Amino acid sequence: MADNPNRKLAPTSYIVLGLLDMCGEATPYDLKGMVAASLGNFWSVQHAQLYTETARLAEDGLLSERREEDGRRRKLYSLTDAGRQALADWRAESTRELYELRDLGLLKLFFGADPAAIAPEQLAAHRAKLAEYEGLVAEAEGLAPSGPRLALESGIEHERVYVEFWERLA
Amino acid sequence: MADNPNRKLAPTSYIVLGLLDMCGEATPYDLKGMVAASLGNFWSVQHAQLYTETARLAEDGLLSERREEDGRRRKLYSLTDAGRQALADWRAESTRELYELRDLGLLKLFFGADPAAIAPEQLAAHRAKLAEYEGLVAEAEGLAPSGPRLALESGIEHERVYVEFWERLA
DNA sequence: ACCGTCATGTAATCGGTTACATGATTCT
DNA sequence: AGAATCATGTAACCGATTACATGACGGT
Repeated sequence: MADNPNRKLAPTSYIVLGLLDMCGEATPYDLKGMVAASLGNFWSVQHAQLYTETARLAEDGLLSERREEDGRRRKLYSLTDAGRQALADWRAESTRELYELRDLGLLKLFFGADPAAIAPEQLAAHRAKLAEYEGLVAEAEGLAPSGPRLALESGIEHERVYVEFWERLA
Repeated sequence: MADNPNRKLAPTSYIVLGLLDMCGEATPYDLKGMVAASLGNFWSVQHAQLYTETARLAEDGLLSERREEDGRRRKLYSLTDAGRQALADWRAESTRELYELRDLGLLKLFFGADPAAIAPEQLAAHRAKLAEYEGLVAEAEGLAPSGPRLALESGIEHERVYVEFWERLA
């Protein structure tokens, strides 16, 4: 708990803070599930990182840690006030940088792969993803737009672009 | 030059191989320029990596290395036959994995940032990028579609989606 | 001749990935 | 009760980011 507010936080740090803000209290393993269910669709996080990053953030004083009673005695993390503040600051500051799109299919295409050779598989994968997203958004029908909801809508539109793109090349 | 064909190559490795395949021979610094000019738009590579990765690939026997004559005596790399083969193999094998979209604006939105607070800057940045891409594609007008050209077209469509998305939130 | 900036490179640190390892639970 | 699978965690390695450092060159 040695407050060290000097470390520069990485995106992964904010993912942990943000998820804990959503759910209140969780073990690293719970966070893994949360990532897989939502955010992992566009920003993957290795599960081992969730253990190291929670530990680091607790060290920085941004998370507090308590242990379960029962057998496993797992560590449960939640935001401290400092953590909530760090998250709020980050959310508020705007960012000019754009995105990075790490897409192996596109990379191969860039370097001269035969479109017909990779298009079918990419197409199938993107169609499946699109269908999955559309199912999710149908469930959320009518609910007020929330952050995850907006991100999902963005994901759908990008998937549509992808499907059309690979269809042309298939 | 100790052939070690066992190391598993990372995407960065193929970027180096691919760029050298395009240009024949280059120094790491030249590669930096090539990345910045094209591919860096969707897949960034830190310049220091180009030094370490070329050295590793030469060690693996996939690149050959010779030194300039003049003052700086810089190292010039080019593909060996093994390197060309590795690149060809990679290009040919299809990949089911999708992409990863590391977009800080979207991430903040996901975690509840106020859309109006981040939309203007994102919108400006994406509009600028879109205009840049459209300029590039105009230059390439009429040429046969090549890998970079296809990737560029994909980029344009994604940028359009982005612009529309942030316009709705602005 | 000096100063600033761009070109070029290396070293150290740190985050991320992979691999390993063990406790719980379910199924037969 | 044994096997298989899922839950949960740790450690070691390696790639990636940052910081530093020096050489060349153009302008005043």
